[in-house]
Amino acid sequence: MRAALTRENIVKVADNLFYQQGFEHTSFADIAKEVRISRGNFYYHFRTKDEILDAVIEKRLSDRMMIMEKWEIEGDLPQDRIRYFISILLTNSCKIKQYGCPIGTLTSELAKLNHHAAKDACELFTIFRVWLRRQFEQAGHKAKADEYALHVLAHSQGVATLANAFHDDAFINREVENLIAWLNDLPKSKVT
Amino acid sequence: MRAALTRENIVKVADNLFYQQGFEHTSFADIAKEVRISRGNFYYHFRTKDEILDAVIEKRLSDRMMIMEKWEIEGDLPQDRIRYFISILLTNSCKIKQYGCPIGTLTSELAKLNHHAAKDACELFTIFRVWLRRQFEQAGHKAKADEYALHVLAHSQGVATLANAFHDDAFINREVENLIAWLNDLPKSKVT
DNA sequence: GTCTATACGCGGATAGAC
DNA sequence: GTCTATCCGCGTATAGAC
Repeated sequence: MRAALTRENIVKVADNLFYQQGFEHTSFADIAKEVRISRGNFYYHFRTKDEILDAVIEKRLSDRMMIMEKWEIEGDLPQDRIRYFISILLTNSCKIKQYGCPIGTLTSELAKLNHHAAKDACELFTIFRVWLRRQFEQAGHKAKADEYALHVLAHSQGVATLANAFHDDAFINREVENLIAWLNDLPKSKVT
Repeated sequence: MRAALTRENIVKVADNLFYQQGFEHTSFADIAKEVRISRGNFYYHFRTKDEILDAVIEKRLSDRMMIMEKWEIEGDLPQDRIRYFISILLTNSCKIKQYGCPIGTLTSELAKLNHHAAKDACELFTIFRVWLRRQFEQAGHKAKADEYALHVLAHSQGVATLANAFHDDAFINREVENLIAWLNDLPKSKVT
């Protein structure tokens, strides 16, 4: 297999394992086993574990940006696009119940490890924050766009954390409805 | 020093280190160093790391129950008591910005480790859930007491996670105000 | 109860053959 | 590019002296 493909594969597997088991708890052996290459070969592609982490964060960033671009195209109104974001909680509910939010749990873990990549991981939150802010601005909430963006992010994070603890679908559905109701009830905007 | 005191000390130090560095990332050596006992002596008090974890969870449970009892005594109205809970975000904001919520981050970590104590850690959420539910019931929100309890828990968790990522005091203050405004705006109850 | 010494496995990382 | 062999340090855990 060509190097680029193997590398891509390693990052993909590492992405999943870091999500499911945590960064520190995932060993080279775990990744190598699932990619079906030897541990030695591994080092041809990545010299340190931190390099893999960097690549995983990079991949997550580009994955999320692609999703947001898709929402941008598919959603006519900014409100629709924000609803797409909120709906991740439903479409990914199965994984969230098992492993929590991939972004929130990674940033939490790296913060505790005092890892140099912690701030890169926070960038994952930032790109959503900026994107949501733009949606709220376009919906006419110029002054409060950033506040609203953070509110949506925070609420989603909280739902993910408790969903992980209690595995309660009814709770997730209810909170998604609450958040969408909050969105619909925002003071009327000047433009539509 | 008497054994009970040393043991108590170990649990106290472990509690802090598990919070600040994470459970897995904290080694026996870390704890022993801070307690100022040898690693060998350690095993007189706890035979495995999991035993320490159990003791830490036990301590956290009893600590939280004592806090809630205190709130129960100090707060005249159930709404006041709920506000005490929400105010943790402000009084502990400094630590939350650095390490997140002690309960949320522990349950997330243990879930990923597939650790047998994961469900014990979730009990930490449950005792708050039950306590908050009782407050909402006493405030006359019989039918929705549990929903409201989970909503408050979820919102607090989300704020803690984002506070940890962005270290933004203004955000914390704003979201605490939002949550208290939500509390005050709940449909009027039958009893006061 | 507290210590030192030590066993042992695992995870990260390297060297070098093919 | 992929492999095997190997090093090394750390972390958990044990044995046994004081």
